[in-house]
Amino acid sequence: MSNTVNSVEFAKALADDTRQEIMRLCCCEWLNVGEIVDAISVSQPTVSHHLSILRAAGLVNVRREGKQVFYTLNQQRIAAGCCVLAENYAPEQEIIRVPKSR
Amino acid sequence: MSNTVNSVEFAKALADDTRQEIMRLCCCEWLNVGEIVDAISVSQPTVSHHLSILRAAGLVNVRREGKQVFYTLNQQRIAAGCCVLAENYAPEQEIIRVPKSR
DNA sequence: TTGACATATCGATAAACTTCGATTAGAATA
DNA sequence: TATTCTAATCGAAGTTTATCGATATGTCAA
Repeated sequence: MSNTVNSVEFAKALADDTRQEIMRLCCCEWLNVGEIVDAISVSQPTVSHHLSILRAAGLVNVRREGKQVFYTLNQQRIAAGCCVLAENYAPEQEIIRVPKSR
Repeated sequence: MSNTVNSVEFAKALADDTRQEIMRLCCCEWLNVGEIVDAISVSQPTVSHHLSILRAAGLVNVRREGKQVFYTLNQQRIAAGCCVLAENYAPEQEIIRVPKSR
């Protein structure tokens, strides 16, 4: 993945139901692949496939622990992507954010 | 289009190079279809197709003037979409925006 | 090193998407 | 009303994508 956010690549990475479901699951915690598979209704290869897309887009952090591989969402990268979209396509809009969640 | 932003639908609408090029063109001004066609390297039916997707997602405002149909980006809707993404997938991120452009 | 377990990759299939040329529909004008 | 112009729709072709079962890879434990 490149260091800067490409707005089309960013949108493509988000443009799938299953992928956003995975993102929701590992948004605020580290989950291994098996835990993600157990939480949703698609096969393990499909989960791995989607994780690889998120990884290529730089949207997840990855950590191996023994046999298991843990993923969590890279919120900073997500925020950067949202920023780029807003800057490009809503430049005249005042504020698009929102306080920190509790 | 629904009134609330669906984050997958939003991302899908943005997940194409040609579509984002069209969005860039009519971000801050009204352009008719012919003007958009002249500005990019795809056919008129293709432009109409992409405009219909943006329209279905509520991302453009439309106005007919005689034979011509003018489009401009709905920046408010774009901003709302970015907000939803940030709220869902970067909830712990402090600020993702950025003052109004000059 | 062998076996068991977790995840990634492969290959195939089906569905979705992009694009175009041809045609249709709608609006103004002669 | 007939013609012209603009944009939308149709139908087809080609490409990309999502999904799965089967298999390979990598890691630990016996």
